[in-house]
Amino acid sequence: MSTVETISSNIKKLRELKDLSQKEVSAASGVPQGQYSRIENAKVEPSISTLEKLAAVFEVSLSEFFNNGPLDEDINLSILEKVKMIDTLHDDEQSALIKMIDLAIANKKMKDSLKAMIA
Amino acid sequence: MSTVETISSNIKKLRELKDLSQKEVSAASGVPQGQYSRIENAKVEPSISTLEKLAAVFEVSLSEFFNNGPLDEDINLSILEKVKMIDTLHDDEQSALIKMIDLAIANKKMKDSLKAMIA
DNA sequence: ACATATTATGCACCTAAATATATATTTATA
DNA sequence: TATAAATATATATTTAGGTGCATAATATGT
Repeated sequence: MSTVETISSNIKKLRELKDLSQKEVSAASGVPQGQYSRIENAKVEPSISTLEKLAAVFEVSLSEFFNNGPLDEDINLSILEKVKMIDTLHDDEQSALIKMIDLAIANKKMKDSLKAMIA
Repeated sequence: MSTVETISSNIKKLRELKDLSQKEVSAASGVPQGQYSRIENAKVEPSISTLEKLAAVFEVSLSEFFNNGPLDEDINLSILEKVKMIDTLHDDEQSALIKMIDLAIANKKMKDSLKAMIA
């Protein structure tokens, strides 16, 4: 599922959820009905500003349009997200992880300085 | 903070997190350096396809670019610095650590969902 | 079946992003 | 400070979304 398809799918779902016609969405958002139809059918790659208008009508945040599934998988978590998740862990689990990270880092630093001394 | 400003801010943070130059991001993504600079400075409203190329380089989902809430700013900075250091580790140490992190996260999610089922 | 509402599509025009290229400007470093 | 690296800006051209308008094509209801 491409990104434009994901967007179109989410937008269509939101419109049906609110039980609105394309014409109504058009009137409320300012996006012409024809253009809105093209967006729902993934015929175009909508601009950010257009998506903003629609997000306002559907009362959701922009990022809602890009989510494909109900919940994301851990495999694709970014480093930032991982850090956020680590923050939610209990103290004992968290400190255990941090100790391991510190250990690995300290280990690398030692190796690096050894290399530097040799060179 | 406008949407383009949010995007530019997030993208800049991600690039610095990965310690990449604009030229490197450009080479890896195919987005010309000049255009990338305009995006980081919110001089343009980037297209979805451009954002996709950058998301691939930064290894994040598209929606990461739109998040501007307190969630992203509440990141524990010390942990963030540590996780950034993971990137400098050798592959074997790195993957071992990441596996442990993912495991801890998965473990917590399981606990949380169990709690939710009980309640 | 008919009339109507809804949605999809076609077309001309406008605008802005994307690109290629070059260059200016700022920042880092020997 | 001089030099190089990194970042910002300039111009011209290409490409594609947005708009307005009209009109098919397709539901929906009486």
